[in-house]
Amino acid sequence: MRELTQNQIAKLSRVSQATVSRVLRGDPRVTEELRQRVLAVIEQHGYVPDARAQSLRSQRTGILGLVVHRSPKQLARDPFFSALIAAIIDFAGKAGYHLCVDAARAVQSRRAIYEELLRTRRVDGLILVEPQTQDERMPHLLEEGFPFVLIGRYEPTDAVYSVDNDNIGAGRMATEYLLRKGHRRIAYISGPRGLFVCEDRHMGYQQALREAGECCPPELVVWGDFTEEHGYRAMNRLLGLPEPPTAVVAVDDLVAIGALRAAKERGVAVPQQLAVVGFNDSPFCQYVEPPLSSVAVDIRTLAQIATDLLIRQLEGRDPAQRRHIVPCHLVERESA
Amino acid sequence: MRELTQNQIAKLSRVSQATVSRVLRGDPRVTEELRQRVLAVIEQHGYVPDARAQSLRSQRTGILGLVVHRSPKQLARDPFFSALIAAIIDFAGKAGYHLCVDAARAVQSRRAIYEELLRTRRVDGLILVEPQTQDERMPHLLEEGFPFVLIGRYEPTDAVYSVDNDNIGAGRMATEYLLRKGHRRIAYISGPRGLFVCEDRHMGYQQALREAGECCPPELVVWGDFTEEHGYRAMNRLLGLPEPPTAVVAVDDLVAIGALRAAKERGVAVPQQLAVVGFNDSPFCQYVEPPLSSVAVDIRTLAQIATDLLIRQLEGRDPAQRRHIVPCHLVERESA
DNA sequence: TTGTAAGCGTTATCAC
DNA sequence: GTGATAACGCTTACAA
Repeated sequence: MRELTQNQIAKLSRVSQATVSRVLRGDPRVTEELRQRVLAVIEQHGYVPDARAQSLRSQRTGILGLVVHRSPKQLARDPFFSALIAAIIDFAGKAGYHLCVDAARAVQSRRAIYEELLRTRRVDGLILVEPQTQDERMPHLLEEGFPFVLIGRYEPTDAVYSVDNDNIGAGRMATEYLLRKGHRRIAYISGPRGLFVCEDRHMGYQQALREAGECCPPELVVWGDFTEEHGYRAMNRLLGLPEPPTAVVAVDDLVAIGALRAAKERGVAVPQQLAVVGFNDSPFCQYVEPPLSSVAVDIRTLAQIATDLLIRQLEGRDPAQRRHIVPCHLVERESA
Repeated sequence: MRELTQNQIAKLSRVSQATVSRVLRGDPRVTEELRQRVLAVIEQHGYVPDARAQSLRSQRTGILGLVVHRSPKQLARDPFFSALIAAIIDFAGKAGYHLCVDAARAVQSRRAIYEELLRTRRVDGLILVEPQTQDERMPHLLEEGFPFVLIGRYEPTDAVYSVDNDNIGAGRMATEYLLRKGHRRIAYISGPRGLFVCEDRHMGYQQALREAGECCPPELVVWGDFTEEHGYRAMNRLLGLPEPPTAVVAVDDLVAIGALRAAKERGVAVPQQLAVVGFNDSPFCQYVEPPLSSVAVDIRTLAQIATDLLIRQLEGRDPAQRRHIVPCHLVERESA
């Protein structure tokens, strides 16, 4: 393993180490002759500057951090996160940044990971996802003045840089669609309580029902997590009700898939006896049977804006607008 | 944003900065009294050491690198990579390492990214995936003595630390299964030529056919990429043949899904008129219609061994065995 | 046992 | 224009 430093290049080029640095940084003051001499040696030896030293000196690592709160197993099967990670890598890379991804399983390790990444200066800034209504990270990060951006929502809305789907509107959109199809008893299978995305979609769902003059019977709302298993269990419970729903809004496509499985198992025909709508328009939606209608969220744009907001902060080009909304749209397939 | 250094802690504790460092590193020589004094100040101010400075000093960043060769769009939809990334994050995290993920779209940027990550010392080591039969990275990395581990295969096999499925065996397994089901005209829809994983599965496919006394008509093998679209086109081409296959081995589940779509569109019944087997046992296999039979590869174990092999190299605990094989197994569902 | 000081490989500010 | 030189924050001989 070679150990090449500016110092060595300097000696080989018979210039000072400072000059090597200048050449590398494109300082216009070095004469063409020296520049060529240095560049030749650099080229010949394949010298590349040490990012660690640059980081220490410049106080910047060129790395963005992303922390997701899913168990490794859930993360492995969740198309939302793979799409998100892929898109962030892409946009960060185009802006010259790398991405460091960590997963925090347990709630108690969450805080630790933020400490680990930000306070240690391992990353220049953080992209946070899945904010909770009572999120202990936010006040902390805000108080310390750490650069971060939120994919999601936090209150007060303008306190943080954030980009989000209009989840209230999305919940409404799915519900109104089912109402238009003539459904009256519509269930909502949610993820965890206290997560903005779930609460917001729930709110949209309620709004749509109320405006249509329907009531929202509490037994038609089931809280859980983002797994297929939860969708399956929740659907089974709902179908076991004395008066089961004729339609269901699932907070996530995986959850919707679980609901489809429960319906299939019980011989409930979809969409004839039960209409199902999911969220995210995951790639598999078109392959399942029946193809799953879903509210598409624009993950790439979410990632793009998040990355841009963060990098602008880091580079002192503070964005004019703190809060950004990316529209959703419904993709109609055969499940509803 | 606070700017706390060991120096400040030292002053506040009325000790030398070296002592602060010793306390943090758990040096047994510091007296209990001083240790307590320093720890109190550290605690009170929430000091955390700067990873950049530590990296420079220790010559280690505590970051592993993973570079995948997929376009962002492909990466976003490929369950193999999300599972792989999730598992690596998990195992690396448990060993105290972070993971930096990059994507190299174009072939010409591949080399650049390795340079960028390794030569700049941004990461301590690299996990490589999808080795090519003529892989320009390998000789380069070997020559420079960079720490890396390969998920896949390279020749000579013992030249590099690597972990792999037995892909030749897996290709055989899928083909023999179809032969046992009575199929004689079996096609192979592959990914790119020159990728070990595709070539190896192809070899297994050929071996199985030959041993069964069948010939391998070249028109039944279609090379392409890892997309659903490729599977769709290839299947259409195969079904348009004067003598179409009655079964197909697809190099990847996504490709298999594309094949299913083509069959469905043409009114070819699966599995009655066409049997389909994929690879990876992706989560969606059980949800598609008909549920897709697939050769399951153990992604978590792949990730675990790869991470372990790499970290052992980094920490000087060189593993006894360079080459590791993880077995596959066939998951029978209804598509074949 | 504790402090002083020399780096780690850069960048940037000085003089010359 | 170029070369010393002082940081950046940390670890670790070496001194005391």
